[in-house]
Amino acid sequence: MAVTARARGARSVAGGIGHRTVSAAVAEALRQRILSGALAPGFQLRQDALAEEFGISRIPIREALLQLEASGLVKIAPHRGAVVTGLSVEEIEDVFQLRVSLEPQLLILSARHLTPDDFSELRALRDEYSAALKVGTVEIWGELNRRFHLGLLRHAGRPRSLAIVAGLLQDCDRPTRLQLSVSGDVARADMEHTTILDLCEAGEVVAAANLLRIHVEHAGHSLVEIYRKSAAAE
Amino acid sequence: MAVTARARGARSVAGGIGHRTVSAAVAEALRQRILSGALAPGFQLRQDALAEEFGISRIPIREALLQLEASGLVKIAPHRGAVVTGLSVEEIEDVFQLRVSLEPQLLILSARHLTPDDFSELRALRDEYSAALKVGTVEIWGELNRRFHLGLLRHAGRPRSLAIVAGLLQDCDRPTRLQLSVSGDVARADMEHTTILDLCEAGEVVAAANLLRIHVEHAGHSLVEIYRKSAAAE
DNA sequence: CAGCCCGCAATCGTATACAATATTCATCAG
DNA sequence: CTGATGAATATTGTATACGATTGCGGGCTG
Repeated sequence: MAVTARARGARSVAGGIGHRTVSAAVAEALRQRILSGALAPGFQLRQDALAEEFGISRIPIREALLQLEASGLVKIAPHRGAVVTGLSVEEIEDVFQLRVSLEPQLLILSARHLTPDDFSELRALRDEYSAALKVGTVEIWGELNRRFHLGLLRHAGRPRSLAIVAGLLQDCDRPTRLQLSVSGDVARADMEHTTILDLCEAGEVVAAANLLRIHVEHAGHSLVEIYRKSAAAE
Repeated sequence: MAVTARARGARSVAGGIGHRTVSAAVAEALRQRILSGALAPGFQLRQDALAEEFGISRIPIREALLQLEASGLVKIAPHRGAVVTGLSVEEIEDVFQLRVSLEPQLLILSARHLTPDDFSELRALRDEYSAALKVGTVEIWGELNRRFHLGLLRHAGRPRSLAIVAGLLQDCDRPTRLQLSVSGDVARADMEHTTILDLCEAGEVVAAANLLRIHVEHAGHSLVEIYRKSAAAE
């Protein structure tokens, strides 16, 4: 029985090629569940249950949870297990403030080094993004947005800053999904992405950075507004 | 034999009270070794060796290594083990640029909320810092510097920013140790700390933030200079 | 002699088993 | 009826054992 369970689990978990260990595969699976909202903040992740579900032992589960804690997606309390984290309003404000502080600065460093290949890739991302919005498939929105913003800043030559921004974007992801499905700012964000691209391609680096700042500021304010309202409604 | 080994290890590792699990204790022990320079960048951490040394099994070692990877102190390659990381010159520049971008801004938010208790604590830290420099005990310098800077920014009300700055300060730690033992900027840093404190206490928030920016900028430039020289000497 | 292949040793990754800790719920004193 | 107390249970943490992957060195082939 244990054997069959393992075989099934190994196939179902490691089936997605590209993972060199089971724990990495589990981490990725859980990450997607959390980012997609399938696992809501506050949810308790029990090691036994996850192990049985994936058909593996608890060891790789534990290591996956540690990786997720590193990403800030779960919080682990000793002897009490892992809980899916959520961001408070203050933390969301902080995250967007950080993005406002960092992203425009990085764009100025990066914009001039964007190649034609980069631009075509970014335009493709924006198109995919637009299409996803029309169809209403919000699931992949965060991923596309993240890749777009990171793509813009790719050549800033500041690896640590980029890693931090990547983390910030990931943390924006879940709350922003809420914003997009509620507010009408979707089209605006799309247009702003396009304009930023155009400005970069035209060499208007400072203008692009300014618009990026406004873009992030607006997203932050709008999101905080929604959070405040939904909190007041409860 | 296994029992005696475990008893010895359990005492030697968990002896430092305040750790709820063995893996956390190991993580802390390894962190100190890395930050103190006892484990140089590039050093391979073998799980078996560490397990035997601490007198425990490999499982908590693995989990400790994962925690360290989250802090950026080691890099884990699947099936190839963990290696102590070092910062390239570009990364060091990036880290200091980030500190320049973030710390003054946070100080402006935090300075007005510093209480008399905070000031006395910060002064105590500065005194301890000065004393450590005179005696030449460089080991604890990084820790004191980190606590001083974080103490200044404590009341900024931006938890995520503070966590990031804490990480940046930790990553500065090892390289800065080098700077302090080489250059003569020790006294300057000490004086700047004092002046920043005075300005904050006098309510000269903007001036304090400016000095903090200069303080960090200078430390960064000086450190990069030293790195460039030592790299050229090789 | 150079380059490739295979087998071996070292090391890591995972499963299973046991120990330690936290939580729950029944019990009881106040 | 409320709050505290303690055993039972559930869950996590760690040890041991086994399987898988990587890297290396000897031997073979061209």
